[in-house]
Amino acid sequence: MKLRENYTCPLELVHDMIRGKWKTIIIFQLRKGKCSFSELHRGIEGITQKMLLEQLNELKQFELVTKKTFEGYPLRVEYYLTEQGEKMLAAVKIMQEIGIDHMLHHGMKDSLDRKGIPY
Amino acid sequence: MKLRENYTCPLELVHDMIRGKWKTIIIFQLRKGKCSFSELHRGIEGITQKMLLEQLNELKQFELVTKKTFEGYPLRVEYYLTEQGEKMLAAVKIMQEIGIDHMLHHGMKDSLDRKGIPY
DNA sequence: CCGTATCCGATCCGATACTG
DNA sequence: CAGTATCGGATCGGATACGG
Repeated sequence: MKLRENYTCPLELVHDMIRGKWKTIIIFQLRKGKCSFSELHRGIEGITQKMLLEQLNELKQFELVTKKTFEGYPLRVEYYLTEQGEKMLAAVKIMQEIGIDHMLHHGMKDSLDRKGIPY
Repeated sequence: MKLRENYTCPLELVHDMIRGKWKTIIIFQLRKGKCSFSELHRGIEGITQKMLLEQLNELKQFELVTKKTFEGYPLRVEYYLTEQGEKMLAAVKIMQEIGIDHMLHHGMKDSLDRKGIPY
């Protein structure tokens, strides 16, 4: 993702902030606070290391996520939401509800149960 | 966009619902109620007919938007948000705010002024 | 544990021209 | 006014392998 310095439409900017398959999922995963890289990797089913890192870096560019790096071995980092990230989380939570509603009304209840997602 | 019938993650489903550059903008444009195709086309700067129609059809597939067609000439249609669409609008409004905040803090205030977007 | 690099098919989306 | 069809460059995202 190329970072632009000019946008004429707020929603076009936000589209760039959260574009791609994984960004909202990552934001949602960070809802309970800081996570290490591998916690995120384990927590998000199906994501590859490459995609996770790439998307985290883009989220950092747009200041939705920050990273704290700790010295020493083994290497350790913490990713967490910024203030704007928390605001985005509010939108993401609504999306999560919409997704659950849609699944409930279209015969995907089992998928929710299998993953233990409450509704 | 290929409509899938199985999702394991609600946010992946919602990502498909609103993916692409234009969908959130279209939803926001419908916030005040029904619009004809050409009203939308005029209201959304830079969108082509092809993209507008394509994105509207995808929004219909996911039941965020419905269409009412009127008989006679000239042809007339009305697009408007469904109940789920209104819920998505709540998320989109938060995104709009986030976008405005970001623009204000990154030297894009003029763009907002030029388009008459309040903040 | 954390991050990087490359390859490649699939998809996005703008331009353009055309139909009812 | 509303909708359709096609083409082609840009981007997305998965697989895979490598480096600090």
